[in-house]
Amino acid sequence: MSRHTLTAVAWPYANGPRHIGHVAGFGVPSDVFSRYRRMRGDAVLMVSGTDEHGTPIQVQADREGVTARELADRYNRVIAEDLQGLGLSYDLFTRTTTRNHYAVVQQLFTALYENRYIVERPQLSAISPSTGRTLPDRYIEGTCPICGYDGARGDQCDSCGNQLDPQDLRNPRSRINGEVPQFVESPQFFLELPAFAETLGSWLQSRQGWRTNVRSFSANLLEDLKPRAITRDLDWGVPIPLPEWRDRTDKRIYVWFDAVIGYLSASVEWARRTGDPDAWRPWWTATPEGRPDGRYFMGKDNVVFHSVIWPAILLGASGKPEGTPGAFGELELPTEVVSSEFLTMEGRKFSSSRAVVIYVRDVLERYGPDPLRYYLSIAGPETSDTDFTWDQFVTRNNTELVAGWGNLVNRTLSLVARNVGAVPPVPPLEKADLDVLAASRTAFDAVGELLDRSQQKAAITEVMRVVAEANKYLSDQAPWKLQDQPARRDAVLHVALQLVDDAKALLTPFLPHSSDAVHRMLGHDEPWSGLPVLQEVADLDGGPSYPVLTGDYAAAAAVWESRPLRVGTPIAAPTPLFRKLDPSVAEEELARLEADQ
RNA sequence: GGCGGUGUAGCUCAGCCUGGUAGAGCAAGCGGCUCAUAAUCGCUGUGUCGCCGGUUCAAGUCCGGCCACCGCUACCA
Repeated sequence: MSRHTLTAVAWPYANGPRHIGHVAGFGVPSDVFSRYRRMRGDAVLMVSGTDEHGTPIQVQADREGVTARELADRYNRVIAEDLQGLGLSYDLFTRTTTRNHYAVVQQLFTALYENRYIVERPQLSAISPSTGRTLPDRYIEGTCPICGYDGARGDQCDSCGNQLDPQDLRNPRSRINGEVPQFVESPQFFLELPAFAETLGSWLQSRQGWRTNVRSFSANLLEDLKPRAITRDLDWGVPIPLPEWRDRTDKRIYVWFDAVIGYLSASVEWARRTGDPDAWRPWWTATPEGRPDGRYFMGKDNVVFHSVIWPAILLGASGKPEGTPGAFGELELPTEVVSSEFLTMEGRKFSSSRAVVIYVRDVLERYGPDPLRYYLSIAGPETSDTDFTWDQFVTRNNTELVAGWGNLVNRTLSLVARNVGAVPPVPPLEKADLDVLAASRTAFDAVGELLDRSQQKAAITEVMRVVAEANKYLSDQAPWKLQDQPARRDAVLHVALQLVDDAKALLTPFLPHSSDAVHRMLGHDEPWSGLPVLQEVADLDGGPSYPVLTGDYAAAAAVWESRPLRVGTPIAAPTPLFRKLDPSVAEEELARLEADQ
């Protein structure tokens, strides 16, 4: 029985196309991990979708004169296309507006409610008089009661730094339309986070190998847990599944509670689409064979939801620390919360509204997916904020991807095509051959261990070192000088081809598109790395149809080991794997950024 | 304000948990090679490891203080 790896990828908010900072945080790292684990033979389930509820989408929809649903429909599709273009291998990328998601959210709510981890009590909150909707603190501004600053927000004064309650602001007004909010007391449902403090604390302490910033940040959060309202006065969201609330349109479950439940609902949706509605269970519950390995990928702004709130929901719905398990049984907590830091952009913070932004689709259109995946893998914000510059992008593309890896493939296949025309026979090997082959073979263990420990930058750096050793081997052996010793020349070419084949496999999690191309150049016909497809599907429960990302990754041939070459396979002259970029590209992109501002 | 993070070679970053005379890639210089998208291979690194102080035989690494920048602060998600 193979290990069940759940790759739970943060749900992008459906309010615009994705920029490269988004995919640096959740996208590429989660896909690298999933591809690696599939190559190892794990049963991987990688799920996500667009997060479509909440005030920002409603506000933006109002501004554009469309419904929230229409806005969500638009960006769900845009985002799915962005992620498909990057080659992110979701088993299911869905959305939070499916009827299946609503049902799963309501079932978890019910389980928590029955275990008394969700309770109803009155709360004073701000309401927009014109719409009757909850006005979040951050959408309220006014004069700070402490320092007199006039631009204070409802939750905090930017001038004096004090935390505020919006009802304390003088002259409060809505940032959306300027109207004066009403403060009314209204019943809301609260998640009793303090009840989980002890259980969460011991769980967190038992976690091994988390990045230190995630761990210390999470531990700190547990120091001061408060009950948290999970409903709002809104009509855009999942209805509250209690008799007196179910049919009311003025109060809904709020977005952050439903969004994290997407991991489970997407798994359930995936299972239902396979025809076995229980197929999700091995990724969520312990079995006699063992426990699932659940890895959650996100940017650092999302840590609180994954290391505190989502585990609390899982515990409470499983009847822990007290109670009875709900409809889904006893659900496993995350094995690791893998959080990335932030990518900055030419020294500034990404900001769509200020046009400090590079959209994924633009990069894909101009440069293709693998150069971006390479850059984000080797220079991404893994444990600290990292600056993206176009100059670095062009340089790394040209000196590492093109001149390092692309050139190794090109020079090797050119030599083989010209001198042999096929994979040469297995030769008698000399010490230099054996050494370099052994180093390449053992790289699978070393790189794999780094990937298991979420050290992806170190992992791809190690692979590039193997590539450099292969280039050195070719230069040292100089097969082009061995025309009078054809047997030795072919031996070197056989070894070099094996090194290229190994490197192709090692790079597959990072560069699935070009690894697939190399696989074909080496004479194979079957697909090597599986790629996602965008499909229009019917809602399982009668709702409107929608696009999903999915794929048949089991059909891909990729494996995480050195495989002997098939002697005699014809090898044709290669075409370049990657495109070298002119240095003017960096200047053009910078000019484009300036022009947009 | 609170919490967390970051500050190491011209650039982008490792190293700090588990102290022992500073690392990688790129850039730059010199030399070799010519199979390869002028790609590749070898050689070359005198950095006050942000600042001040402390612990220690020994500190980039531990402790205290300070400065700068960034993030979160849970009703943006």
